[in-house]
Amino acid sequence: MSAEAPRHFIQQIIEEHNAEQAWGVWNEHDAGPTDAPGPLGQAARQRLGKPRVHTRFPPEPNGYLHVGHCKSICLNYGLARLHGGKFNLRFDDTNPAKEEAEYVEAIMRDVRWLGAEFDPALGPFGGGLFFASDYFDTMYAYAEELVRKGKAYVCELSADEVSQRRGTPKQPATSPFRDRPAEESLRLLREMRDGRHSEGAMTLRAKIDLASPNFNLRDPVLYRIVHAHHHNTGDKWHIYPMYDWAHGFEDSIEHITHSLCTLEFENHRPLYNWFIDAVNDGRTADGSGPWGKKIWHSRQIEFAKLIPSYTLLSKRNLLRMVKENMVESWDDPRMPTVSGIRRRGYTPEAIWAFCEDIGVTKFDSVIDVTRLENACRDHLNKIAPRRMAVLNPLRVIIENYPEDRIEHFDVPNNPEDPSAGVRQVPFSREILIERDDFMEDPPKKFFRLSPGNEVRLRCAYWIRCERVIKDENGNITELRCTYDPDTRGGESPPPGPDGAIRKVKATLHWVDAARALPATVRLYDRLFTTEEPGKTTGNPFDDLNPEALRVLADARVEPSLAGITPDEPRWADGIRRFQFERHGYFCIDVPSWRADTRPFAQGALIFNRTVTLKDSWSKAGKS
RNA sequence: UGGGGAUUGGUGUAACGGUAGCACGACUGACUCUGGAUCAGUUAGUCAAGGUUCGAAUCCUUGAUCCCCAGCCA
Repeated sequence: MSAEAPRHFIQQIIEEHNAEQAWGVWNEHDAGPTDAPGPLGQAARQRLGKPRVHTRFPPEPNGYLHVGHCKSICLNYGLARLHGGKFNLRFDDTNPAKEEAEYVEAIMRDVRWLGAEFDPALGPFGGGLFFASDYFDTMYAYAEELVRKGKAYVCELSADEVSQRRGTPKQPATSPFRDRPAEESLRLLREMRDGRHSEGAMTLRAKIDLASPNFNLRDPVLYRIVHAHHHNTGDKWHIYPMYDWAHGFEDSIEHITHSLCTLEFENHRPLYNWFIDAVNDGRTADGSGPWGKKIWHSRQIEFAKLIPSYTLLSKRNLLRMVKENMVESWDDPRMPTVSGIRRRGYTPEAIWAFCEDIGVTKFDSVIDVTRLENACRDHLNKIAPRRMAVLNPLRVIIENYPEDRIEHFDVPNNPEDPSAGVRQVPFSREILIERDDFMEDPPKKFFRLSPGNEVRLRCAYWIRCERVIKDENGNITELRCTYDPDTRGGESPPPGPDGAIRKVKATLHWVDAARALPATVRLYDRLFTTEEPGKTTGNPFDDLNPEALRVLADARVEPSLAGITPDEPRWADGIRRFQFERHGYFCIDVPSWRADTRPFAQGALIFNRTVTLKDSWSKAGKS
């Protein structure tokens, strides 16, 4: 988030808080290692005495992260970084029935890949890695405290009964256990804790307001009985806290200043505050008195989640796509998961630019996915090395070029960045061009190769098509061309005797037929054909795009792709990305399950198309 | 039906009682050894109706539309 980033409403709230030092300032105890060398120490020293801004990203480890989460990560980490504060990664692992350790590793990797380093030993804004389950003891103590304060009770209604007694907007809910004596609730709560009751037998409920128009306040459940193995606490607990009960304390314990969440939690904010206030009721600032010291009270702020067009983001639907083989895996490059878009070739920088571009508001807007694609083109255009690749080859014989001759031409690695230098690309009598770059019977504005027409081969020569060779079925198998030696390197030839200047309107990419490397190229497109999948039929999978993946198994790429060349950027994630000239951006496929990201066997090259170049020719309808 | 939110060009987002701006897209043109990139220009907007005010996207009233909420999910 740059300094000139627009001041969205959360920014404004934070600035107001900072102005009045609502959260105090960082001190020598929590600023970090001020004596550490490098950026870590520097960040800690700069933090000292500044208003506290401490954010967190609190995923539940029950699935993979997707672009929607990126918005939240960028927001939270970006705010911490902008204000020189801290950022925590915290797993909200309060439901062992749905969560798995496997996801913890994947989520950490995804968050780090985005550049939101949470480890204070590795990143200047790292606040730490935390687990809600590490706070279970404290949360439980608070629960007993509420019971003793008469603010919570054990309710023996079944889930169905609670649901039936929920009431209506006008009719209040009921529970016969509401006025149970505190001692009895306390005894039952301890029995619940000790595993002496079966699942569903009873719950601990807060005594708030059975008639509230906000149903969240109709005596919400704090603890339910779950006899399940927890990935972190093992079999220690038989009761697990509900989200509403747990979340505010997680923020409180970590001294989070701004607890950012999505709009659907707006109705939960009164609860969030009620729980903290209930614990603080009777507590004092200095800890004197029977209940001890007041606890930290974070501020919950809600923002609209990301809804990209042509995309499905709900965990349920993503899971279904994997389970029902609509895609190959969680990291299938068609998936909107972080692992999917990473494998697709998107860069963290592009995702950051996108998230900053779309802003932060409380309005549920659908964001055009082309914005994400544009952000990616933008970034890759600046840094991706250019290469030539022929996806769908057509043989060209240059009849007047000597059979035994091979030339090497210098081709710029990146016209956007002259310092990237040039590489040498071999050329000989027999080359391959793109089938789409030739038309026997071209429409008016087709500038590429056609019978009698002349074009430039990128950085090589100008050629003219003399003859078209076909097989018995009339399919074009080969082109016979001639080249002009005066155009060596692709330069314009000298003017004719009459001063006339010859021009070509097109430059084609090409590869040397004998020396090009075979490759498989996977062309990815959006997974759905409609902006809001399922909007018309109700079933999003009716709108699946059958052409979201096209595999070209017979592509040919220039030989420099056989190894890593000096002009390639040092990609932090090890994923090697290129621009195939006139096609788009591609990366060498690296499935996230493969540990070695660098080596690959020659002849087994697989490229994933990240995003196409803009193409005004195809857009013109090829008319 | 009760409660909680929201509504500014095609899309996204600014303005905080004082000239409705920016970005993306689209369209024109220039340039180009990528029909890419770059550069220049054009396009188009305050949900509606009243009211307050010298002046309203902004404040008030009424209405419309959309989203969220009746899990022992988060």
